[in-house]
Amino acid sequence: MVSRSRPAGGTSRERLLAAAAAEFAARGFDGAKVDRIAARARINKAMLYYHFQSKAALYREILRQMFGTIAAAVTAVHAGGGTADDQIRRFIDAIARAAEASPHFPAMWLREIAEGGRHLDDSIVVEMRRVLETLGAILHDGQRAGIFGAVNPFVTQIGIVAPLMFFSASGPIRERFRHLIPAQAVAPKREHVVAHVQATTLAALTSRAPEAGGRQAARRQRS
Amino acid sequence: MVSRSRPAGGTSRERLLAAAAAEFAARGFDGAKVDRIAARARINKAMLYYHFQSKAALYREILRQMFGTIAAAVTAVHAGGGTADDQIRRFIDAIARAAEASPHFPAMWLREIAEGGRHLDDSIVVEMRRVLETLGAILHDGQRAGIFGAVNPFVTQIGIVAPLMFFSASGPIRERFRHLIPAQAVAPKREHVVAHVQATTLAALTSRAPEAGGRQAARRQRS
DNA sequence: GTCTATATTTTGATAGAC
DNA sequence: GTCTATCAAAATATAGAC
Repeated sequence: MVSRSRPAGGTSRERLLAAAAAEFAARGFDGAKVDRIAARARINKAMLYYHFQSKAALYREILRQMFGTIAAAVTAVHAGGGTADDQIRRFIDAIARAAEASPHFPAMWLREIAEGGRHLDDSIVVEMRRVLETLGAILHDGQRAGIFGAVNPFVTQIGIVAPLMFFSASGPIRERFRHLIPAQAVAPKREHVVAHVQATTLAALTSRAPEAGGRQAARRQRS
Repeated sequence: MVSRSRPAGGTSRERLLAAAAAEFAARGFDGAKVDRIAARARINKAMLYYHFQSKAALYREILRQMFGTIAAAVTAVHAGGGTADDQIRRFIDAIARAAEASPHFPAMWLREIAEGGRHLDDSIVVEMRRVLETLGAILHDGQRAGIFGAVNPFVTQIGIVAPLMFFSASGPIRERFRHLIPAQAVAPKREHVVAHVQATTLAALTSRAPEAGGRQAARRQRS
């Protein structure tokens, strides 16, 4: 709670949160060890239990912050106005930027999905839901404007978020096995991936739009 | 090695592999406990170490089998011939079916990405590469036929695999928090997701094809 | 807020009989 | 192939001084 910030990483609490995020992302909840978190944060292990009730409470606080940040970012996109297709581009960009700004977020998200949400609580899931609700609002705008067709917002969101998280989280594994995989797969440009997600998403949305339905449907059928 | 199969789950080794896959998928490598695996498999813990050198070796064997199966499936798609766009549809379908046939695969894959491949070895990554190589071959066919544009195969693969794995692995978390999330997000139809991935992928591929470039590029630019 | 020392449990793995 | 018994290390968490 002290406001004065220190040169090498802020207050002990801030260093603790940063160290724990890195450890949880790289090792998972069970793989993360409180001793290692404390060492990374350059604090005593007992300090961890001074700031948080348990390893699990620390974990939840980190995820809550991460999802809160991403929900705020996409909400700002929608509040910013503009055409629906432009909002989709910025929605996608915002998520990609959030993944870059807090680089441990993608791995933690992937893990929590695999984990079945065992370490989540309602307050975290509510933040996740805000992201989906925002996308739903953008899609609704686009449908009213006649440029988007009817789609399932959740399926659309998976098509956006999954590739971005996969790409961001897979950096280490691609680096580790770079000797075995083709060069173009080792390190594609971030903007390239974002552009691909934007293009595929908008193609799906506009191909089902009333005015575009005929042409696109015909192309899709063609063998 | 005995060939006679038992009513409730085959040989002890087969039950062990099945139980371990479930445990690893749900809990991760560190979260999975050998005692729990043995109990699920209805074998003694010492039997685990009779069949495998270590927990890590057991884990690797499971992933090797899973990636081997999926690589074989997509290879068969390509060997089966047909037009390039049809092969893309079947490639996507094959991966979705593999995720259904071995339901622990998606969660394990997500986790291993987040893990940075710490528990993988070269033989497993080689199987992963076969999947990418097959997609690359299909894309190449499509480009020669003039129906696909030039794309990065790895980026294309992420756009396919990530949504399918996300969707498959996220069943438990969606179920767990169904009281908090919109109904359409709880359980979308599998075919719906597959169709979405097929549509988005083919849209991206054909929109960059020489013959389609003009129209599509114009639509993408339009604000 | 920060530290040392330690209690308590859990875990991966093995020895060795059958 | 299968089991019992057990070890040695590691891990979460706390007590209590400063």
